[in-house]
Amino acid sequence: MLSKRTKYGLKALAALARTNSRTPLQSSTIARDEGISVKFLESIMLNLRKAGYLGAKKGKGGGYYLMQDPKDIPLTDIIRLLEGPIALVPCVSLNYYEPCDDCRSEESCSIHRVMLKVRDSMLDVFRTHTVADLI
Amino acid sequence: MLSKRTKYGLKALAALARTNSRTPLQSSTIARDEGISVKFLESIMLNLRKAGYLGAKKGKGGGYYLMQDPKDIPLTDIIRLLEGPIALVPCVSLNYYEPCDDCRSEESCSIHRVMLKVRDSMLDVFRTHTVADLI
DNA sequence: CATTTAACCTATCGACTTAATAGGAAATAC
DNA sequence: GTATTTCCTATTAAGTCGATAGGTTAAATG
Repeated sequence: MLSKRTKYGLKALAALARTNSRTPLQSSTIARDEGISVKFLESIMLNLRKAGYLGAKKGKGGGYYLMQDPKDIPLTDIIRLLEGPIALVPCVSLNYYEPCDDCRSEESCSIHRVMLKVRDSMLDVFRTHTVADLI
Repeated sequence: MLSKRTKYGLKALAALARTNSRTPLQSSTIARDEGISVKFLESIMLNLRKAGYLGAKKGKGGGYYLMQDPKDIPLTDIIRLLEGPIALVPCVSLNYYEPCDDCRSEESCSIHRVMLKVRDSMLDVFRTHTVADLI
């Protein structure tokens, strides 16, 4: 299950991608439109901005705007940023690899191979879809 | 990420599938071999037995054994039993459907369509692989 | 029949995570 | 200089998860 953090982040990006106007969108209006806690969304937006996906403008008429074309933001990037590993087991994660503490070796682990396949099939979807596909 | 409950359950099933002998396997030996807490594994085995995947025999020489051919146990079944929904969002789950509390409608939800694709691609792997593939 | 073995059952606990909340500081527009 | 909006830190309530404890029940064995 995806965390609400990730879910909200994706929805916020989609909202920003939908408004192709130049004026920034405020986190409070996004929160209202999407049914998200304002403060919680704020922290997510901050996260996305620090990672370079969003720009921000303070004060009246301020808000957030996309720094890149939605087509150029694959979902893998956002999910890895907000959610963490995509893999179902740490030992098959590309970006968050960790050895499993219960396995003596990965070759002897019975679920390793299948989990690799699952990871690849999930990656296939997340890599080939971008924020633009959320519109 | 898969819960340890599911992970351990799959590994235990794999261990049972590997021993094609008629003598049952005890949860304590599986726990030792796989590096799992004995008591925790016990509760998982009980779960698998009640669902009909395992048979159990008490007393000396007792233990657990598979009730079906490993080839006939798709991983979807085990994961749904031990983990719950496979989908990343409740509103695209086949067996554990729930409407998302933040979405006003599923058509208007920006991530709905992509999450459907992810679910299908995960299901594709889990449905076409069985416990026999874990050996 | 007594003893051992291993499954079965219930309850509880500590650690961790998550989503949300609170309260303000810093910057910008007017 | 006032209103607005982002930015930052801290805290908390609730929930989950893995593990542990302490037994009861059923079966095999001598």
